[in-house]
Amino acid sequence: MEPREEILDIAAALFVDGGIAATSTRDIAEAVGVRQSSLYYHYPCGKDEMLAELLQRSIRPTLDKIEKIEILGAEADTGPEVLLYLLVMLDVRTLANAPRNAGVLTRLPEVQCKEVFESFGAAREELRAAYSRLGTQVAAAHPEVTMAPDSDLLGTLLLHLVEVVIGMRSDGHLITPTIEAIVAASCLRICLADQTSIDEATTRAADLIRSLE
Amino acid sequence: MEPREEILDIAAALFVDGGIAATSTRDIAEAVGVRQSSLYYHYPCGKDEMLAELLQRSIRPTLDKIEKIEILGAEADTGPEVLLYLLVMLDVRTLANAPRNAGVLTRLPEVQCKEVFESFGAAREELRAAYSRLGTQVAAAHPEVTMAPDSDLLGTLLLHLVEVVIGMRSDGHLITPTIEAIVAASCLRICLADQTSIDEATTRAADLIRSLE
DNA sequence: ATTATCTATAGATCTATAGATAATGC
DNA sequence: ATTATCTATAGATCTATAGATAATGC
Repeated sequence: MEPREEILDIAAALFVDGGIAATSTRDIAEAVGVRQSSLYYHYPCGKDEMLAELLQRSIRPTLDKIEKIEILGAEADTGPEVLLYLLVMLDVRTLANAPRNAGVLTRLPEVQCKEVFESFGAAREELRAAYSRLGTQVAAAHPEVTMAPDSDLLGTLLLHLVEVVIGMRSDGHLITPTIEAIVAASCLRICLADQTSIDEATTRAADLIRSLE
Repeated sequence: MEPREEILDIAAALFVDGGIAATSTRDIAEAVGVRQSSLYYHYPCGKDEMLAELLQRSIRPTLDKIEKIEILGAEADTGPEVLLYLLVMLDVRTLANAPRNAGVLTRLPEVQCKEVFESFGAAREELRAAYSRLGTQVAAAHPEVTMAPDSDLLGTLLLHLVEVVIGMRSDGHLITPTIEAIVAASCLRICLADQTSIDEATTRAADLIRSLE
């Protein structure tokens, strides 16, 4: 691994299980096996720069897939249930495979308040909007109950429901296909989808996912 | 408010939106309007002591209610669906009403790794066990699909699903009765409960909740 | 000449303690 | 006498920069 990459990986590990502010540049350097000051050669802005990079990596893959999914959606025979199911699956997998469970970082207070990370905030907002759009479409197809009373409750709820896997990884659980399916189905249920359309979406999504990865 | 209490409240606010290690004792003291060293009169062990107190308060109310719920369960006519629904409702409400959204603290890396907080870890474990017990009972009553393949996946999943409300509060959402109901119903659905039993549990729980609060 | 490290360090914190001070309650 | 604050500070960090050194590539 190149040094810049190795530093990032070790920083991720330390940030995730000790916290960002609690991890000093010296801690990182020692774990890498290098002097504290040497980190600044690779990351002139120190920890913030490492963190910004980690945050981007934790969300970019999912953002990229939103486009592909909405292209799929333009094809007439793909209902919103399938699209939402796909997005959830991909997001869960990205979080499940993120090295060192870096998704933990996105939820830390330091990230939410520092303006340095506003570009990450914008990316997250984009993801939330996608969940909101798809979720609303699914709910519209099942209008037997009224939904989405609030401004953008549905998008936020879906976003956080998917992020349950971050916490589960922290607790030592592997994110299995079973969990993936439970989370995805729960997302559809929150959008009031009935069992039939969930079953359909499950099988359709399993077919389509290969074309997206 | 007594000074010890005011310090705790302000510490909670600062910890939650800046992070624990990133908040210095001086930050807290300034916000309280007192000298940095004066904090040690009320909290001889400093930040860790404040944090320990905050963590206990965030989970104790729910733990206390577990007992009451299981007493209710001993009465023959209360099915596991109702009990689980009640536990989720109470837990959601506790998190929703925690001052300063202190539930955020429970998910911070500093808490997970420091051995100072093992008593909190034990409390959380107890809560997880209760979710596991009730969830498994619900799933057993609906055996059309096999469930709980893993060691204790179900308990962990339910725990994290409820904690979705912590993240939603962080995003600025009020936790409305609607959200409460969505979360509770989702928990039952994860345990494979069918719509009929969910509807039943919803109304029964609404009746019973007053006797528990 | 460029790349990647190192040593050394200034300057800015931050925590926790010692001991003074003042107010309150007996 | 107890309670609650204060001033002052030691000692331990922690970040980020300046400048030396050595190795590599032309």
